[in-house]
Amino acid sequence: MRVTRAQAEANREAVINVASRLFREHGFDGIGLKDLMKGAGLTQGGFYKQFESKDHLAALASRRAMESSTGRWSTAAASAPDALEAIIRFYLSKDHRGEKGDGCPLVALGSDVARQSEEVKLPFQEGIKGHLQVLDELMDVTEGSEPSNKAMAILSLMVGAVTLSRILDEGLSQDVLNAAADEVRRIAASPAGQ
Amino acid sequence: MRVTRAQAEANREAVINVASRLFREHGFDGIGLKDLMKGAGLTQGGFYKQFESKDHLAALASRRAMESSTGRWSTAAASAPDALEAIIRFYLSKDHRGEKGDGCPLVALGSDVARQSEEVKLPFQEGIKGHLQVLDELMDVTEGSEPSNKAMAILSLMVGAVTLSRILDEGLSQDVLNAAADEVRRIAASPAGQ
DNA sequence: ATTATCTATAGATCTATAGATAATGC
DNA sequence: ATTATCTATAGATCTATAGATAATGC
Repeated sequence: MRVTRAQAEANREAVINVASRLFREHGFDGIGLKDLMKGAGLTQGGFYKQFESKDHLAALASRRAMESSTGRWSTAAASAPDALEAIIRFYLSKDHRGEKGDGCPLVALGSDVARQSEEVKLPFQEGIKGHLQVLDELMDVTEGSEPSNKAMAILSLMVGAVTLSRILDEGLSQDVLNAAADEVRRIAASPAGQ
Repeated sequence: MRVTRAQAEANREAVINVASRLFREHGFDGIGLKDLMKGAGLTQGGFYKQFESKDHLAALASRRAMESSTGRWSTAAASAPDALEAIIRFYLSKDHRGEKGDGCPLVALGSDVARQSEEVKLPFQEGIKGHLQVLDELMDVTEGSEPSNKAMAILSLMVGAVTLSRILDEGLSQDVLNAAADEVRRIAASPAGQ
């Protein structure tokens, strides 16, 4: 039954990865320890030898999800001549609307986070700052006080639009994503400063 | 034990009102039937004589919350010379950030809704359309195809901003609300059409 | 007689813990 | 000898149902 130290560490990582997906799909209250462990091929009993509580796993999984999301923004920004356009293209897409488990944690869990412990809130707070920083870098903001107002408005708009698009059905859902994309471009292109 | 028909109807309404508040405060999965009934001064056992399931109550409570929210937008719009400014003032405020149980259901439950039944999704879909209509009326949109892109962008931006502001702490939280308010004004003031 | 609400409970599930088991690590 | 994971279980809670109770409504 016992496995190597390396395998045990790999199992722990697997649970965090599974949790980062399943929490996004079902919400923090919508999935139990049994299914979280089963997702990594383990049983429930081993949980508390690896994690101090469900809340603590939620914090670890949230950090991983937010860091992965920030990374996706950086990668997209670096991969194309027009960085903002690259982010718009994947974030405000029908695909992203559909991929709850692998999509932006702010959309999947945004309203849940306000009800969570400080330990879970923290990785979201840091992740938001990370997303804002990516936006400010690609917009060459030299306002002095970052994050810039533009970055905060763009992130709010994008998160809100995908959230609404997941509630709405087909037609209007796509309209909201398109309207948001146009408006993000307009905000980025508007004269800098206030 | 039995009460008058009028009282029974009043009790039913009270449960829906309590649920519309408690679901927003704790999420659909974060509050049980016992506490929902207790909030109206009743016990758990009577629940299924009044409602067919927890999901059905969630749908009724969501409808009530969304209609109340749309009503608040209409009232604010009608109460001041500058309708949009009146909506911005209460929606993107510190007060609204704090009042989860009585605030906008799209912020309190937005990311939960995507995981709910069609029955619960429906009142949110209709409520979103109601909010968009209030925005279009105050902007005098004559685009032909409503909801307008402007209205969809403004609603996304406002919902996203309050959602982020509830995750962030004091300083940045207020910055996001202010940045969103400025950008909403700019969107509304920008040349009509595409 | 009907019925709104109550107490009580079934059966499932949830988080967390205890102790057994079987393999690793020294 | 240590320990990663397992089976088993405690105790709480959840949704839903059954049947009793006491008041209304005819």
